[in-house]
Order: sequence, then structure tokens, then C-alpha cells
Amino acid sequence: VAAYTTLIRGFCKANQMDKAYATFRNMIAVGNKPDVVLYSILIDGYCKAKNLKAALSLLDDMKTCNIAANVVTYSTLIDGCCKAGQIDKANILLSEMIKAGCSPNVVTYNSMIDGFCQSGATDMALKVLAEMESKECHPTVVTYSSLICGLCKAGKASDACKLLKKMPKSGCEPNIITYNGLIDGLCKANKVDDAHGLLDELLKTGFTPNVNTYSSLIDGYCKIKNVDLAVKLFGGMRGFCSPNVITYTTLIRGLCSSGQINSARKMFDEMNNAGIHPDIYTYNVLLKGLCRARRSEEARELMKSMKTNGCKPNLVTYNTIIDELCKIVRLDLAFLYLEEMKVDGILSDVYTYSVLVRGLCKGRRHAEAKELLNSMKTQGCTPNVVTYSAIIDELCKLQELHHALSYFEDMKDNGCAPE
RNA sequence: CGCCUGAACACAGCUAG
Repeated sequence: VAAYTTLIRGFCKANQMDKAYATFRNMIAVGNKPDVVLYSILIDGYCKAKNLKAALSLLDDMKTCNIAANVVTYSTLIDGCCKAGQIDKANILLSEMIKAGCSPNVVTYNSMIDGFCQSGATDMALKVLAEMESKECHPTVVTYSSLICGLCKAGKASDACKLLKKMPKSGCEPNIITYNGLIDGLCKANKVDDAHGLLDELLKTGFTPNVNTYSSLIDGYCKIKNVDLAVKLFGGMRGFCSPNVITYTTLIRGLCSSGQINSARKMFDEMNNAGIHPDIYTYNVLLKGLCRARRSEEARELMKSMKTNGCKPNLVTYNTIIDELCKIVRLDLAFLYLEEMKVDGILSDVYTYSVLVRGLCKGRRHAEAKELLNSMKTQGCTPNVVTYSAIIDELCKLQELHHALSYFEDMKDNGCAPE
């Protein structure tokens, strides 16, 4: 069992859940009994592969085999639910584990706190903290880091600072992740200057920032349209660390969105020369930049070159190019890419359909637009307020108000709130 | 009865009105 466990853990870490599971079945077939640790490893693998269903069904498996799930098993699943945005499910599991006589520990609570923070429910996260304290379950640096980051992102920087000050009293020292979370949280709340000021203060105390620290700040400055400062930071980070693919991609996006496509292309070349390989995000960012600048031909060239460089277009790639082609009303090409994406085995999502609906409207192909809206539902893709708005806008322009209204009703019937 | 071993938690980048 030990050897199988090692092997299976390897497959899980490599994101090869099919092989992990096949090995698992195989070991059972030859007469070995899996234990709670092995189940927990597999459950964690499925959670990280975003396959909650499979993870949950393993828990059921355990019950039928009379293998008791322990606090790690439950915590793993709870964390998986939280990361998938299913906090309700996480809460259900939490009650279930308590009912099963298994007490949550600090990791369990940390996962819940992080889940609430990620969804912006910092009040709920703080309630969990209070609950921990009342149960003498001592928060750790992880607890505080999650909360501090979440509070900043929610615009509650002063609460975050209070917690930061409270940490030493609880016997925890903030570490680089705590500070990076704080800096990133401030950036995401558009308080980029505060974040930068904080870094300067920390530097005076001997803090050594890393590439995440700088990537957060560079992204922050790009998003508040201060690309010059972003570029300056990019130059200034060298004393501490080197930019990586994320740093480059962030800056390329900033350059693109301030209209500096040529500088963006230079950055792209520079990173290649530095031996840092662009990944799918990098290509998507540059593709979007070219599209926004209406350089559609170059965009289509980029689609080709990414493939030759071994980077497969993904859903975002196709959505980006299809959107551009719809905007310039080259629906023929848009549908060509739609076909190509099907061939690649990529399923359209609500973005794909929404841009196509709008494109069809723009091309005066209203009947097809309506058809597409209907067919997306049968494909298992639920239209959202953006999709409906595309159709409703168009019908209003055509002065077909009662048709527009009927879509409006349809939208509400589908549980989609108007804005 | 004690000890030891394998599993879980916090930080940065991409798409539509």
C-alpha cells in the first residue's frame, strides 16, 4: 500500500487523475485495502483538478467501505468546495464532520475563512475567526494572512491593519505572504499608492520583497492606468528578484491597454530573449491588445505563431479572437474560429455565445441571433444578463419593443436579474 | 502505554454588454 500511495500521490501532484485513479483501482483489484490517507490524497487530487464531483463520490466510497474519514479528509474537501466557490457545500460538510464526531481543526477553519474572503464575505470570515477563538483553536499566520488579504480587497484596509497589529499578541509573526497579500489587497482596492508606500516602509525594516510583491504592484499601477510607474517598478525590482512570466505578462497587458502595442511587442521579444517562455496568458494578453488596436491581421498571425510555439489556444483565446471578428463584422471568420475551437475539443461558454449574439445582431442577422440564444440553452450554457442585453438592445434599436420585453421576461424567468 | 512515518489551509497575470 505504501508503494501504491507514493505512486498515486505522484500522479495527483502531476494532475494526472486518470492515471491516479487507474492505479488506485488496480491496487484494489490485486487485493490491497486503501486507507484513509490514500483516500485523502485522491480526494485532494480531484479537488485540485477542479473535479469536486469525483472528490465527493470518493467520500461516499469511503462510507460504503467503512473507512472513517478524518479531519484531514474533511478539511481537504471543505477546502476544495471553498476554492470552487461552493461555500454552502463546505458548510454542509462542516456540519457533517462534526456530526460524525470529527472536530474541525485550524486548517479546516482556515479554509472556511479563505473561502469567505475570496467571495468578499469578510464578515462571515471574521465570524469564523471568533468561533475559533471561542473554541481555543489558535489562529496561525495562515489564518491572519487570508483575512488581511480579504479585508484589503473588500476595501477594509483599516480592519486589516488592526489584525496585523494583533498578530504578535497571538504568537504569530507576519511573513512575506502576509505582506504580499496586504499589498495585493490594497492594489485590488485601487489603493496602489498606499501599497507602494507600504513596500517602501517595509524595505526600511529590512524586508526582502519577491517577484509576487512586484507583480502585484505592477498590476496595480497598470490597472489604474499608470503604466509609467509600472515600468519603473519593473526596472527597480532587479535588485531583489527577477521578473517571471507573470510579471512580463502583467506589464504587457498594461502597455497594451494604454495603447502602447509596439512597446508591448518589444517586451514580448525581450522576455523570449531572457529565456522566459510566454504562456497562454501572455499570448491571450497580447492577442487582446492587438484586437483592441484593431490590428486583426496581426492577431490572426499571433494565433498561428502561438501554435507553432507549442502553446495551444484555449477558450479565452478563441473568445478574444471571435469577439474581435464580430466587432469588425467578419462573421465568416468568427464562425471559422468557432469551428476550429470545436475541433480542438473546446466547449463554448457564455462569453462565446454573448459575443456571437452581438455580432450576429451587428451583422443584421437577427433570426440567427435569436436561434443562437435558444441553442445555447440546449448546449447546457445558460445565457446571462450580458447575453440577453445583446438581444434586447438590438430589438430596442429595431423598435420591436414587445419582442424586447418578451426577452426581458424570459430573462427574469431564467433567474437572471436585470441590472 | 509512549514515540515516530505518508494526506489538507494563506500572496501576483488573460476574454463579452
